[in-house]
Amino acid sequence: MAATPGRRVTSADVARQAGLSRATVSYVLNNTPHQSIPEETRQRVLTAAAQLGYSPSAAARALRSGRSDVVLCLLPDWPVGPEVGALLTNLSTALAARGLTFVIHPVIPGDRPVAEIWKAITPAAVLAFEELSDSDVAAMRGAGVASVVALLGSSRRQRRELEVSQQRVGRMQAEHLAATGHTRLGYAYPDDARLRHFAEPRLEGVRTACAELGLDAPLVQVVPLDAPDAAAAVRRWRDNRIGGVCAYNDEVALALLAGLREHGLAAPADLAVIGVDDIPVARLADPPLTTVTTDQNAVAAHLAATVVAVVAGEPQPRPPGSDIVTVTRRGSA
Amino acid sequence: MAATPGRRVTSADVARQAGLSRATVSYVLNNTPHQSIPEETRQRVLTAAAQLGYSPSAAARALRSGRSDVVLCLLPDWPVGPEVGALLTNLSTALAARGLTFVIHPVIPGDRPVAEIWKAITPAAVLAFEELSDSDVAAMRGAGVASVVALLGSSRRQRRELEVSQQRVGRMQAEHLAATGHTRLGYAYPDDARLRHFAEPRLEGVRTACAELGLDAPLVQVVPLDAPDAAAAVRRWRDNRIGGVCAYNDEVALALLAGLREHGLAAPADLAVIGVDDIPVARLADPPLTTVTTDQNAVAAHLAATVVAVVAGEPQPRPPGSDIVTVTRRGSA
DNA sequence: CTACCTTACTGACACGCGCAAGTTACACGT
DNA sequence: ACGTGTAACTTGCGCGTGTCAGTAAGGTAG
Repeated sequence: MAATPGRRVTSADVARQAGLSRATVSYVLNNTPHQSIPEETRQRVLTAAAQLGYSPSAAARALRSGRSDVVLCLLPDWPVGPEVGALLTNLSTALAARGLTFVIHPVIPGDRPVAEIWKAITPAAVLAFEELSDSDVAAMRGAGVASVVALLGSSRRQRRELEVSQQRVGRMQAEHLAATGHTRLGYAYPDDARLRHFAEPRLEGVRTACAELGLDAPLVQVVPLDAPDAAAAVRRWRDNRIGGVCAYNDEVALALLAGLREHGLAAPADLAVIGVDDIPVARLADPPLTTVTTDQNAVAAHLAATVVAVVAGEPQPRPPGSDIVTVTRRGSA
Repeated sequence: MAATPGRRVTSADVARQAGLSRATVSYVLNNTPHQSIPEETRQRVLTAAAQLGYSPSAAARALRSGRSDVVLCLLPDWPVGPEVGALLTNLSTALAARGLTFVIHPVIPGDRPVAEIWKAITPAAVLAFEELSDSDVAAMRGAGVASVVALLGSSRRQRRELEVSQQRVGRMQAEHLAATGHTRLGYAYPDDARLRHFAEPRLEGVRTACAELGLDAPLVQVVPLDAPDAAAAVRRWRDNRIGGVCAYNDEVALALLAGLREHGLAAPADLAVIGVDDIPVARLADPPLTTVTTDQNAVAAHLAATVVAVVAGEPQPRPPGSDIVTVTRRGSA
């Protein structure tokens, strides 16, 4: 390790040290094909680089090649649970295996516009959870960002990769409750407005499942994460002779269990409850929570494949099958 | 918006459109001081840039200036809860207010080395949760990364910004249990090895608090997130006449409540339980969970100030006071 | 009329890199 | 002896910026 005098170590330094030209150094370090380099020279370059602690400048490389190998993920300020965390982790490994660097940036509504962000990164692709405005998309195209993938959203313009699997989640919930003998269903909608993008497709899934099974449409109620409020919702459902409720997620489901408890009632006898996500505390509840899980690994793999295809300009792969969503049956439904 | 023929819009295009030189365009767009530019010319540049949808190349800018305005956060594959999520979100806004772009990269042990990551980004600073190896730090210095901030870790070499506030958390737990009349305490250590970096300082805080209060050292047990296992732990504590337990976090605390339930017992009468984090479901538990909360906003502000100071080469600010950690008293302790 | 300052610009360089094209030196075939 | 081919290199360009060092025009002082 050389004593660095403040200056950055460049490939020119390595070349000088090895007594070669900069081009040769570049060829060796990048394993450029169709170049014949004797083993001795190669070693000379490698040791020189190691000695000086050389590492190429990402900026220069990006400038020269016109595109970086960074994939930028714009993450809204959702109360992110371990499932989204797992998805992002899996996505990172999946993209890393394909030579792409995955990077996340939180997007906060009041903050500076998203434009500022990708300008400072110049990513190869952008993965947006929320939908982007048309002007943003146009600007990104102009700035050389290869492409954009939206995951959820209301418009029909952008392809929404996660939408169908979210619908599938709602569908599984309804089907499980129907299979256990319930004919009148409720839906517990989250209180947090930021979760709308997830909640809508899930509710949509429940609705279509009910329609297909010949059941009445679900009775939807907003359920805050608070025992008394949840108790009020429980009362109304029971007044309407609702036997089973699909909760937006496990937290809402746990609120319902607390609401039942306030009335001195319990799932599943008085009201069957099914959640989503299988968070760690789900199995610790009283009764243990029945819930729907998604194989985040499979989702991540598909998302990674989509990004890679989009960057390479190839057609996008088919979405994963419906078998990635499964019911974990415990005590509450 | 001009119809872009694939090519990137550069400042040269803007200059041509405005009938000026590239230098003048640069001066206008960067508000370079000590340059006299008449208002009319300035407007000419601005409208041309807007018309063409010009946005400067981050890569070129970084190459020229030698440093980017990106702060890279290396996030280990911890099961990240909403608290860490909130911390990251707050950090992002705090840094954005200071002109820095905050970006997160998940670090997975088996994956490629961290070196690959910052090479692809060239950040101005790196914020590492886990400790970095000395060779990594040296390499980063050499590559022009201004500096490094470690948050947690075992060595004494790097400053650990979060360490003290984590100790403070454990301290508050112990003090609350002592204040409610418990003299023999237990500590519920998490099962997940990845949480060690958080668990150690918290336990350390409990230990020192016990010592200062003249109590016996806490009886430490690993508690998996599973009712039967938790029940076994509960039994052992009660056999040792332990009256109150500090849980690593709310999830572990909820496991203890489930363990008590298996014995037909309940908090706080049979065993007082106090958690950490105040996750949403904490208030929904039976009994509602008493827990310790940290003001993530204040922590984020301090971290942001530290990063800014480090990038600017100024002395680091003082850590926040101990008042950022508070007890939320509910039913369980 | 000359000397000098200010205004409003422009020309040119360097940042570090990848890669196309060019240059030796030497072996081989005829 | 002469072209041809290949191994092992090197020279040089341009990616898009920010900025230093000019420079021509116009005004003002002496």
